[in-house]
Amino acid sequence: MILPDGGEKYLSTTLFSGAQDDNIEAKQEEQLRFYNSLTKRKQVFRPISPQKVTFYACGPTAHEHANLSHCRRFIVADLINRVMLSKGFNVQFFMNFTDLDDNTIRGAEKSRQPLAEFTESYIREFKADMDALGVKEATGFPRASEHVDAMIEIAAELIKKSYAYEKHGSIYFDISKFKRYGKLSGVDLSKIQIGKTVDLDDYEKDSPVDFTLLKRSTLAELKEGIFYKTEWGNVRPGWHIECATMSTHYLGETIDIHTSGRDLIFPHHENEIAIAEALTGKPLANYWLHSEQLLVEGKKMTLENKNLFTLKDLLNRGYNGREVRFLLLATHYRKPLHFSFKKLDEARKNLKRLDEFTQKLLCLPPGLPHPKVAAYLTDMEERFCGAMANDLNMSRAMGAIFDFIKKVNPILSQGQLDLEQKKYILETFEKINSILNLLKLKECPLAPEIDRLIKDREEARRNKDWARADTVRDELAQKGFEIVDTPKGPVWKEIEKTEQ
RNA sequence: GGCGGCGUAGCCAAGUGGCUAAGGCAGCGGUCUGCAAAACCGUUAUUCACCGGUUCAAAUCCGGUCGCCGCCUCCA
Repeated sequence: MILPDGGEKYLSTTLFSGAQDDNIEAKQEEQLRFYNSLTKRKQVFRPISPQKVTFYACGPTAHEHANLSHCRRFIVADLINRVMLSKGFNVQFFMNFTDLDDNTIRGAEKSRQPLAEFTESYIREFKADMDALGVKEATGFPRASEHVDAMIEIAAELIKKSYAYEKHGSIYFDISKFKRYGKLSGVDLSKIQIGKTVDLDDYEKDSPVDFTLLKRSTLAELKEGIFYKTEWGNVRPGWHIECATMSTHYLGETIDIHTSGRDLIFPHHENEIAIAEALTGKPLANYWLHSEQLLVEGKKMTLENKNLFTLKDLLNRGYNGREVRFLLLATHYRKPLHFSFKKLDEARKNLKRLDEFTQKLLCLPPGLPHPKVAAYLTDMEERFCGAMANDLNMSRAMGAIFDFIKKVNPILSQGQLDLEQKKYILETFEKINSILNLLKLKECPLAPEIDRLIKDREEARRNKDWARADTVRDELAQKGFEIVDTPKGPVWKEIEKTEQ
């Protein structure tokens, strides 16, 4: 396909322009900007190395099915990943599985399964859920249980540097030694209400604000073989050291982007920072991106509030992953998202409008060119890319698409697009969809009987049954469809009705 | 008590100093249709929780008030 202007116009938008060339620095407002929770402002994104981005997301704990709060986090991580990829970065994206902690151990105990078997089934289910949501696979999915040696080494190192201490067979991080504590969350340890959400009697820490690195294995855990031999006795790791260990193990001492939900800022991320930075003296991550909470009727979605929905619940109710993806993506990631079924129904209607458009476009027989359509397309692409680059402003980006659809719908109904224009639009939509993964852009869906006839003919051709193939072709012609064979397979077009 | 967020049309949701306050859903009107449905088009906020201030200019900045929500050391 030859583009009349070489196609630059359609390929030059910054979002799709590939890794930046330092000589051709894009204008400030066109650069990728993220709101960094660490600095509490929007910043131009500059990775440590120009071509590569290291990206870590706190993964799920393998003891329950993914609920919508989890789904939002992972869809936002997917969005970040896809935007980076569309920018041409080589993205090293790791997401952990927490398969060794209080919850998984308790869960396995309850279901009377060996821990590994128990977590394996949830990990499998989680991957199926992510698949349903159209989430791209990460570069790697490290499991906590497979990195315990490294965690023990880190704990030992922290003790050596006197950031940690042993007490009754458990290892605790001494927060008083880490002066920068609280820089991410803004908590002032002298003013918080200690013991508000945790039963301090379970611990033997020197100070209630200290947190566990390695926990002495209980009798039950010992019986189950859930323990690791160390110089301090039999232990198993705590949650915070797991993430800190895995992220730095795969991505280096300082990673470009660390993402997760806002509710994990304190204490989890704060503690991860304390561990990693006490160890290396370097920042754990340069950019921290946090997605806001998902609420149901104004309340956090929890079991206790009896308002918890898993993805599977919604799928069982007849919604599909694509509809849930739309819903979770359509609200800006830093705004609280109020979930409701009404909203899910609206997501379905929105998608229907998009599908209606792309289907019409795909099935449109080429006609005369329309003078304005290229301008509409460029405008949409610029608005979409600009919105994405500006801290992933999805609402704005969606607005650009719907605007375009509104403008082009009348043109489509008049058949005023030529082959080139149709192709440009589809190419742009393909690029946009590499980020959204919401559009249906496969070939024109045909009536099932026509589709079946085309397949019949292909079958006959494969068997060199030319007589049968020709009969089917005639049959298709009678129904108004002409078949043109190409190296890539048959292409159909509607036979124009002769003038009366 | 400490830290943080939110409040824009009937609903959802962009916009964060100056062009007509995006877009979607619902509603209403229309095109199409034998009638309908679907689809498509048009229309829907003199005003941005409230009060006061700064400014030539505020939904946007500042101060205060009200309402809602989240986190406060292993629920993730």
